Parts: sequence; structure tokens; C-alpha cells
Amino acid sequence: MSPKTKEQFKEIRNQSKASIQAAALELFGKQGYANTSISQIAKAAGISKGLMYNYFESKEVLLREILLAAFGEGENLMETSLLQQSAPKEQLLAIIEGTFYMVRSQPQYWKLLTTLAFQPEIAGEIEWATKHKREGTLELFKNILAQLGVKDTEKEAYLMGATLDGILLQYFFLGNTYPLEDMKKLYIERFCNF
Amino acid sequence: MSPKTKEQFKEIRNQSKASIQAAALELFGKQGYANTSISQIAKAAGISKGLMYNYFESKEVLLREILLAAFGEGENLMETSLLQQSAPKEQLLAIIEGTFYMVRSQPQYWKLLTTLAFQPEIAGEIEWATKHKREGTLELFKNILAQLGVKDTEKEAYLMGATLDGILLQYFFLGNTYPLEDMKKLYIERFCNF
DNA sequence: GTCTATATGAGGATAGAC
DNA sequence: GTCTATCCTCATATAGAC
Repeated sequence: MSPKTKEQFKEIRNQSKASIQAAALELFGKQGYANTSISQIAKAAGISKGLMYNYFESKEVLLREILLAAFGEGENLMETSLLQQSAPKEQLLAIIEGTFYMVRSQPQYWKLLTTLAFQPEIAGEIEWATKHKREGTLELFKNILAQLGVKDTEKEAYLMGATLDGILLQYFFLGNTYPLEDMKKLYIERFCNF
Repeated sequence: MSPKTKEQFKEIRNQSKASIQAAALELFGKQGYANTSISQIAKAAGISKGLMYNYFESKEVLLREILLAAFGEGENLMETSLLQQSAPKEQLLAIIEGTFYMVRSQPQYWKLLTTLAFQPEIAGEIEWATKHKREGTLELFKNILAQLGVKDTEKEAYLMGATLDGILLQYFFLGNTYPLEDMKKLYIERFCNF
């Protein structure tokens, strides 16, 4: 027998978890959470249905862990790119570029989060998170806009947020035929002309 | 026995159908389609579960009939308000006012359509409709913008559509605390300044 | 750690009495 | 037209062998 250390076991376990999460993320994003069965996930991950429950105690927990990972990545990326800028206009640009980058590079996460936000039955799971994120971005916008001398920061922040969301949703629906890069430019041109 | 005419029967039947549809619309909008059971609908409509199937042969058909009604109303409203205008700018304003009005006056329909659009499992049902509507509005925008002398009508139409959608989604998420009327004004001010 | 087989429950849909 | 009782499918979750 080849004796294995605790670390090695842990490593194997983590890899298995990761591959299940990856498969689930893909399927959740494509078909939605409710319409994706454990069987499908297990099949996609190349394991048996029962084994799933050695790694995640329920489908809901699986979802939560995927979401936590997604949020973590997002927060990280945003914070680091924000810290590199101090001038308000550059901060604003950093937020925008960061958002577009995130959506482009991790479309599955983005799709999953979006579909979930519109599924009231699941919303409870991620309500705190989306709400927190939404309000956080809005506050950030308001803050920066105030520094840039904008008068009605509340409404202006809403408008900027609305357009940003709208563009990303169009990308969501239209896929790669959508001129995302051009729209980013147009957005910056139209909303960041300070 | 009180003899009833065919018309009277039909009338009773239509009223029953309507009350079921109303209950279902309410619940679908609040909880989502997948997470609303036939039992719940029947209870809300004050009838038994089994009776549902005398009026709608399946849950899916029930959904479809609700959607068809919603689309019909929407199309109607939009077309009549469009026909009253001929100048491009007034047409543009009519579309915008019409959209806001529709969302304000029939929030349940709007919520249902929105949640469904983001549920891949159901999307097939209404894909044709949403796609058609989406493209139609976009074409309309492009057309009007061209008449108004805008250069890149494609991107501009996307931007206008994105912002409009985004505002309505914020309303969707924030509810009555959201300053919808003010945002409408701001939107018109910012995008219809021709 | 991994599998197969099974328990359990929910929800859509049907049958048949009234 | 309306109800109650029942069927059936499917998906989550568990048990137990290997």
C-alpha cells in the first residue's frame, strides 16, 4: 500500500470538489438551477450520483459554494483594480473596465448570477449577496460622481448602473454577435466625459 | 331547472378561466413559474386542483395563455399609441412613454415576462415572442434614429434599449422606492434631445 | 472514495363520484 | 362543473456493499 499523507487526501478531495463545481457551474449557467438535476451534474463530472453527497451535503449547498467562489473572485478583482487608482475619474474607469472584464472572462459565473437574480425561488439564497453588491456599486458610483462635481448623484448613479446592466444583459441574450467592446467604448464616451 | 343558454355557459366558463389566470399570473410573478404549484394556484383561485384541468390541459398551457394575453395587450397599446404619431421624435417618445406606462400599469405581466426570460428551462415557450419583441423594438429604434439623422444607429439603438431595460430592471428590484418617474424624465432628457 | 440500489416526497395529471 | 382520491413520474437524498 502506498501510504498517503493527510495533505494528499485533502488535495484529491479538493480536486474532486472542484471538478464537480465546474460541471455544476456550466450546467446551472446553461439550463438554470432548478432544471439541472444531480444526475446530470454527476454525469458531467464523471462520477456517480451518490458520490455527490460525499462532497456536498445538498444541491443547495453546492450552489452556495459556487456562488461564494464567484463573489470572492469578483470582489477581489474589483478591489485590487480600485486600489491602484486614486483619482475619481480613473476609479470610475477601473470599475467599468473591471466589470466588463469580469463578464467577458467568466461568463458562466455571470450567467448563473443573473439567472438566479431573476428566480424568486432561489433569490433568498443569494439575496444578501446581490443586494449587497448592487448597493455597494451604487454607493461607489455616487461617491465618485460627487467628487466629480455632479449635482444629482443619486439619479445619475442609477442611470449609469442601469445602462451598464442593460448592456451586459444584451450581451447575455445576444451572445458573441453582440459588439460588447464597442458598447463599452460608447458607454465610457457617453457617461465618463468629465 | 333553470335552462341556460350556450352563451351563459360560455360566460361562466370564461369567468372561471379568467379568475384562474389572474391567480396564476399573481403567483407566477411573485414566486416564479417553476416554483408555483397547481395546488397553490387552485387554492388562490378558490377551486380544487382537479378542476384546473377542466380549463387548462396543463400548467404549460396555462402559462402560454397568460403570456398570449400579455403580449396581445402590449402590442395593442404600443401600436395604437404609435399610430397617433407621425413625426419621428414623437414616435420615439410614444414608445418610451408606452413602455413605462405598461410596466407601471401591469407590473405582474412585466415581472412574469422578465423572470421567464431569464429561466432557460422555460425560455423555449416564449423565446419566439421575446425575441420577436426585442428585435422589433430595436428595429423601430434604429428606424427612427436614422430619420433623426443619427450616424451609428445600430449602437445608438442598443444603448437606448440597454438603458431602458436597465431602468425597468432597477424598478423591478427596488420596487416602489425607486423613482421611476424621475428616471423616465432623465432618460428622455438624455436620449431624446434631438 | 466510489458505486448501486433504494427510500422518500413533491407535484403534475387522471378517474370517477356527485 | 366541481370535488376527492389516486396514479405516476422524477429528482433529491440515503444506505450499505465493495
